[in-house]
Amino acid sequence: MPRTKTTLIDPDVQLLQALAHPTRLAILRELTDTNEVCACDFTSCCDVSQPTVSHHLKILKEAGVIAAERRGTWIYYRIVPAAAERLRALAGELLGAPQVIPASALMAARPSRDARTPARA
Amino acid sequence: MPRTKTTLIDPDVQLLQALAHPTRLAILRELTDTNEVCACDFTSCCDVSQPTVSHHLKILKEAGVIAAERRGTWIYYRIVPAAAERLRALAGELLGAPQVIPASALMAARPSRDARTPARA
DNA sequence: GCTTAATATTGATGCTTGTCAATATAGACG
DNA sequence: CGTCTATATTGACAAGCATCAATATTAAGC
Repeated sequence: MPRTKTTLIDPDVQLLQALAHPTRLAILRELTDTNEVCACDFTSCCDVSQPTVSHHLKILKEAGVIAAERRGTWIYYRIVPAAAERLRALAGELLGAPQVIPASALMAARPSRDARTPARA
Repeated sequence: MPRTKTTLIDPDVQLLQALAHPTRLAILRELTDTNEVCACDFTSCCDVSQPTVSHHLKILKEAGVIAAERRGTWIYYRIVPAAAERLRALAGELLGAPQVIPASALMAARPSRDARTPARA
């Protein structure tokens, strides 16, 4: 499967992908510090050109991580608080599995799933 | 900057990138449900070939998200609990910015950063 | 040691992404 | 309305990534 456009459909993947880039992480860290940042300021902090900053801001905005507000000539960006909750929820859902291991899983010493399909001939 | 290999150096980015893929997310969800899964089981759940599963498992392992344990012929994977903490910490650090907005930032109606460098001629 | 089964690695290929230069759009202000 | 400044969009290109087929490795069991 050539991995169509599923990526853009799953909002969890979209959120994670939006965060999974050094420049965008730098943008977010800048926003964390300053709470509100004019778009023109990211060019200096991130060492990329203006169109690139604009591109990354768009990705973050489309993923619901940041929000934009125009004030005069400038556009200010800030972090959307709900994004933090989504990330925390993901951490809980995915990685916060209960630490109790059912004994059956340990004793089996064999895949406990089904009739052990040969996986692939 | 051609985005050298910074990606692989920043562990935060590495963690996020490891999670930011539909197949790998599916693998993790499977692990969340079953707690421990034999590698051969992912082929059926994720609709990709065996080498691809192996590849994704490697990425997750290198990012510290999962751990492998060999038991006889099979290799079992489980989630590393610390990964959840790292993700939660990231959520707090990045997106859990204090909600109080300093009045100065609102009144300025101009970037409050420095002498408003022209950003780029 | 040979065979069999599970997992990993290699190599090749197409898709996606990040980047910038050039250009377009939008608002401010005279 | 025309000019100036900030931001967005387009287009092109390079680099990275996901995928699979083929092959290698590793362990089990005879």
